Amino acid sequence: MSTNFGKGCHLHLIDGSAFIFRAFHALPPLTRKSDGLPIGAVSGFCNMLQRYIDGNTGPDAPTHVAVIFDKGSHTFRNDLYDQYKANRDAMPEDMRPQIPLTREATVAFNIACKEQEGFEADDIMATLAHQARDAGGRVTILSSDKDLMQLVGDGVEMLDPMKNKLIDRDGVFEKFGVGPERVVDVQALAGDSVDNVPGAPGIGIKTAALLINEYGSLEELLDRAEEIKQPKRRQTLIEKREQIELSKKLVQLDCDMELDFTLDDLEVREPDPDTLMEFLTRMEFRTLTKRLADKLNVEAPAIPDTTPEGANPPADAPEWPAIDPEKYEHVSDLAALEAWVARARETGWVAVDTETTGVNDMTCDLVGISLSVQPGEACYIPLAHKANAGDDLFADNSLAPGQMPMSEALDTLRPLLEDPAVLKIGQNMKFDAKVFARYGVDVAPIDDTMLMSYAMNAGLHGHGMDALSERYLSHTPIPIKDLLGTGKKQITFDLVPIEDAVKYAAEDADITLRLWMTFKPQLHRTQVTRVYETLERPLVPVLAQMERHGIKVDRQTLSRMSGAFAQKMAQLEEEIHELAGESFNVGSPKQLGEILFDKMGLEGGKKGKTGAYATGADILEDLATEHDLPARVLDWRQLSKLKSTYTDALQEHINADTGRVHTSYLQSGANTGRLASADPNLQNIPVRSEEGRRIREAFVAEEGKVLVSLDYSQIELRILAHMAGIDALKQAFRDGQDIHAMTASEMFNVPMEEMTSDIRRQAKAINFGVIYGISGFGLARNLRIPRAEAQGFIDRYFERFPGIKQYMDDTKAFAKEHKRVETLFGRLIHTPEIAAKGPRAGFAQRAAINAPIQGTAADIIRRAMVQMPNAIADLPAKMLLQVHDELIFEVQEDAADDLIAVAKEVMEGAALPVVQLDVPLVVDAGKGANWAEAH
DNA sequence: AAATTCACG
DNA sequence: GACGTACGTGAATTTC
Repeated sequence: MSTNFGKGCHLHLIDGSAFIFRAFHALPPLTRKSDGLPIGAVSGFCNMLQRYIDGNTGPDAPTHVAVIFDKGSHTFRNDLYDQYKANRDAMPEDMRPQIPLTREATVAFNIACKEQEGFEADDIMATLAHQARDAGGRVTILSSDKDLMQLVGDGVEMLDPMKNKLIDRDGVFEKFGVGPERVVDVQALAGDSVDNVPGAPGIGIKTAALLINEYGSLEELLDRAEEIKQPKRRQTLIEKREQIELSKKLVQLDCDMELDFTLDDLEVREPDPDTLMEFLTRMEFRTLTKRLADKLNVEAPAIPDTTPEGANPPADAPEWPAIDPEKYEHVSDLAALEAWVARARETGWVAVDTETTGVNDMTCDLVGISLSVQPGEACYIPLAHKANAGDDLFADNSLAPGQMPMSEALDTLRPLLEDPAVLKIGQNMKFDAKVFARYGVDVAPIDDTMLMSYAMNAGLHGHGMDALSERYLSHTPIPIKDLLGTGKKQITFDLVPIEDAVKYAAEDADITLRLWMTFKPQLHRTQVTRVYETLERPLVPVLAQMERHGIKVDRQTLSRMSGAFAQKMAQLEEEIHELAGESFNVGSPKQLGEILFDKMGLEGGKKGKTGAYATGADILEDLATEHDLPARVLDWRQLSKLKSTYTDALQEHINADTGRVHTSYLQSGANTGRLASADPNLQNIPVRSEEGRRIREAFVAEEGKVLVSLDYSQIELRILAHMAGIDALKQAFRDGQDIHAMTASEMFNVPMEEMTSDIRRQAKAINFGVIYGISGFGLARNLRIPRAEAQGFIDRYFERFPGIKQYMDDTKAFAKEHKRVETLFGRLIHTPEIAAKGPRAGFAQRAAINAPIQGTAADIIRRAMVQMPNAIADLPAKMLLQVHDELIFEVQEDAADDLIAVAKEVMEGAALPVVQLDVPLVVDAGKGANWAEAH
């Protein structure tokens, strides 16, 4: 066989994506026995490759062969037209992890496997087909994709591997009504709904072929469009000329790509038995392993029947080198950095970590970046470490030596960090992504080890890196305190000596990569891939955007309120001291308790281990009926709270650069799937009291804009009605009834017309109690009624709605059996305490009852948030805040109603299509110049 | 650092 | 029969 491709050579090009899709859909959802990894498509793919090899042995056998894959999702066609392939359904979750494995399979069979960034597989095939034809060889494309038919002719033909049908010039003519050279013209006119190529509206393949045959070419047709007799057709071709020409560019394959390999690299090779056997046994394909072992005359390796849970590391995880901070690389010049970028591109992923001067990602400065592409191999790129560290007396602002310019480093890293084909792995990646965004780098796509841990292990343990490293890698990372110190002498990271920083920072990247390699295969095993992929991973950029937008807060309003509160507090304090007969710290529960119970001798007892009197609001409220002092203290406390936590503290959080307040959402903060908000917490801005609600007046829209608030009405009760299957409640929600009044009517046999607000209030408390895992004691305390009476309410409630009791018992039983509960969307919430004895068991049971309800509501609003940026992309609106069942937007005033319509639709339909609730979700909306008006 | 209190859903 | 209890959060303050 000649070593140079030429006459007599026969090239086979296999459309890899088509093979994978066919394999995926043709086979039942097989999973790998040892760990549940979905493997059906890989299995089908291997069988197809094997059948292909077996069927190509005769005199017409190919001399060269390659399987061509797509790489990344962004190609030059997306630059031409951003809607290209935009209507494609997302890839099925079970399929995604199998894609890289099919590439591995191709390599294992020793068949050339090619892909190229920015191009579709079709372009590579087009280029190779042209090269091969020009060299005098023959080409067979194994695909039935009509987009490839433009390549047919002059020794290039297609073979539909499904029907085993040859597609030559006649075949193309049959399909398109024109020869291969005019296929793109027809496609440009007819468009393609699958790839979202617009084409000419109203013109299909038939008409297109007719026109092209009449005028000879698309260009001729467009130039002479005036001559067309049919008025509608003529008008379309004239008006949509640009769209048609764009469509042609989209369907035209690039036959002239620069490839980093030659045809000679595609020569047919025999598979290496060891490599192939290793792959097949790792996939645990028993039949195929045996069949190929026989064929290759080797011993079939044994495949263990099952792997004991957690006993062995996965077969594909080689022994990792120990974590050794001495071995990490200090990158200080462009060449070294470029080498790391190249390595990351080669692997297709890279763990990234940033070091900064602080923990606030909106205000800190970037100090350095660490990368890791393989366990044990990591580097740190210091960028802004100061010279003279530790000698603050003479410290100046000059940079320490051994650092490349930050702009050069960022310019070098940007293409990598923004490359859709390279996965960036981080621990709490939202932080790093926000820092990078402030330096003009949009990191994507990302994976986050913190969120992987959260998806798998919520409720079992925390998800910080130190905890994860201890637990899953048995390694204690270098404590940050060792570098920064603590307390008053604490320094910032830019003052850490670079040699110390290298060890610490690179170790973080190394650990993150190892955690990712540990967690990635476990996502499938624990059945949370969908949760991670739909509720966690895509939320990261959404939250990052919201946080970066922030909300405008008016300092003057807050400042004025602070002054008023201070005055009122001073007045109350004076009165309290007078009533007490002595001066004391009103803010001290200990001193207050002594005044109330020792000095004044009021009823009330000691509490807890500390022996201090309890002086909570509920106790003071009871005392307030008899005495003025506790009443005044209650007033004082309310003002104190509002002043210190809100009107004062919020001002501190107004960002100097943006003039806005930027909260930080904790995505893995709450075990149920809820978000938490911190620094500052914007999820607990007062609303229940009139005085408190006025603080919301300080949250304002920019000039010409308004704030819009949309909130789910009774979402948790609706979810309960669905999950517990309570027909009466479901019907009431469908009818849009007042659910608390309806509950009251059912329970107390009061007709709706005779409902009183007091009865309704009691029913409302019961409804909420149910969601929290009701107890007689708790309800009694909430309603301030005798415990026996509260228990009577609950008994009657369960009698009337036996399904609720059933749901609670079922949920408790499920939690006991599995040590966890689940939301409707498959989120896991672990409840290890459920097995505890004593009072803790009660806690755990109530938490287990509440978690699926609260968690499902959290899942639904997360789904809405993930969809929202796309849905409102065309509106002058930004999503700013989430408060558990409420989303707050800032929008150009004249577009507020459009936004409300769009956002409402997204929110009300957010459970679909995964979950079809038996009750409607209803969203209420409001708008105004500030949050108080919008709510 | 823990305990207490209180703001929200 | 007695435990002690509404579910989920974050922040400010006092106390140890």
